[in-house]
Amino acid sequence: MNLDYINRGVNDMEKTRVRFAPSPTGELHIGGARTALFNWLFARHNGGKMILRIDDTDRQRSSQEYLLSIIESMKWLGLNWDEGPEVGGDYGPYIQSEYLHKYRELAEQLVRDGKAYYCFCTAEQLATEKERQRKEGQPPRYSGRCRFLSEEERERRKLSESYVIRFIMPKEGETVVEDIIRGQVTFENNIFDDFIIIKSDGVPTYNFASVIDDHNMAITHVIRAEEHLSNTPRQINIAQGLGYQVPLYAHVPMILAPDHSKLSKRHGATSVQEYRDMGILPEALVNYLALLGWSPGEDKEIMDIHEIVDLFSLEKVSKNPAIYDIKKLIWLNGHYLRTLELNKIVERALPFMKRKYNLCAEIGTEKYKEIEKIIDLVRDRVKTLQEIADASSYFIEDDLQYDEKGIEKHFRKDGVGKILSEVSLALQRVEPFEAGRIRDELHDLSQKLNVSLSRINPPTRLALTGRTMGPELFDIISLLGKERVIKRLKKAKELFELN
RNA sequence: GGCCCCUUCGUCUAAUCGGUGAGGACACCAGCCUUUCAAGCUGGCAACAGGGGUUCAAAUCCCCUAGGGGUCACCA
Repeated sequence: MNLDYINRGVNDMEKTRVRFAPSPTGELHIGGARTALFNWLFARHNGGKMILRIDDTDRQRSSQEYLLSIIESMKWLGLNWDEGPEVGGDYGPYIQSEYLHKYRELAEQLVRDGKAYYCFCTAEQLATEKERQRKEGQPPRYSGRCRFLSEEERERRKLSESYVIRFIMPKEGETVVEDIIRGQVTFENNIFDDFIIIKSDGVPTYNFASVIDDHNMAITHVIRAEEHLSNTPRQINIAQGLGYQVPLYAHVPMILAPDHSKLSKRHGATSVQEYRDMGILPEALVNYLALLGWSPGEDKEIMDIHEIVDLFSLEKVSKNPAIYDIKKLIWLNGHYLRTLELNKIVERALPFMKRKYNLCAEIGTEKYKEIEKIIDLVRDRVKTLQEIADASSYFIEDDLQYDEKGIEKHFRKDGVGKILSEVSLALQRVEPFEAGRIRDELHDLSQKLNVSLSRINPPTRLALTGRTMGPELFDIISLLGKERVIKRLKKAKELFELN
């Protein structure tokens, strides 16, 4: 039998190698993304390797679409991998389903070594057995019935019946998990039953495939969610049964929904894609995720990815589950929206602008420059890329939606029409049409008319944008351009019969 | 139910070997700034789950209780 893949990579055993091993049965969700991030941070901090492996042994639920979507999310977050799909590597295959016979051979080796056995029990038999145990107040565990079948019976039934392969767990002693975050966690072996390592369709279960691949890929640290802690003793016993060195573990706390339950669809956006689509920046999401269950130990919250890599350590990961609070993410997003380089924001906001305003795919230099100015103006007061697009409407479209309350407040006053006419007249004169000069002109106008700016600006803003709030009015006027400004002032007067 | 993990403001968290007015951030509230709204700045509200020990001294160490989560699948 060809088993040389077992021994590959021994030479770099001392090097840090971690893996993120998603199952392509859904999009990359927040919890998975954080696990991926912690793996990535650990690898980068230690100058080790980050491996992406696809655990697709659930043949029914796995799909190519999800695989692609997960890969896209990882890239979007900036979590690159040194080995895995698309980039290859010397420890492949990185997609479990591509090498199923490997697991089978190993399982059969365990059977020959007397460490595993064929089990012919049907689903019905197991169900009734469990039911009985439940009634008797016993923990539901497989009885081990098929373990001692005679070789003759076993071989005979293999021909006609479907079967699984079960691993023989020790029934005495204890198994200790060495966990970097939690210390030593001890399990009594008598609580385990002989669990399935090869399903009846010949595909390995997670507990089996994962151990083999971790070993073959020379993984040094298994960093994953806490839900896997209880399964770790099984995996350790498999590893020992196969003669593998057991890796170090780090079980990171779960991320919970605000109601303390497991994060699910009904709690709103849970996948990385959804956050991207609502206009969250990867910088913000990465920063936020890093803070969920980890802190650098000083009063530092806003960190770019390089700082986080620098400061990250598993020892500082907290033990308790974190509740996901979108408000803080939104706040961080707002921060990055107004502090990141403008061109970066424009690049990210452009798809949202295009979608909202049906702009053509190719945008000319001039148009680009204009959009850049718009974004620079509105980005200070919004929190997502989508809101950038929403806040830009009156620069892009001439049809305005006038705010109802604003109309009551600013238009239904005597003399508004006259003020707007004066504003129009005053602005005609301004040349060049830039914010500073516009401000001076309107200040002069307020002197001349002997009314405060708070009588002039609000109706002007409403007439030009349809809104009562937004960026600095003088910037808006300048960017809108003289022609459009005068047109809109006129239109508002006519539309609302202002005088 | 068995087993495992966890428990500091509403939320994320900090607090070197036990000695702190228990710190920061989000959210919330108020003030300042201001042509609006944000942003920014200043201030405020707000926590050691409960009970026993150990100790001169406990958020920190030990035990118990309670609560939350995970796991016990031919899902990962």
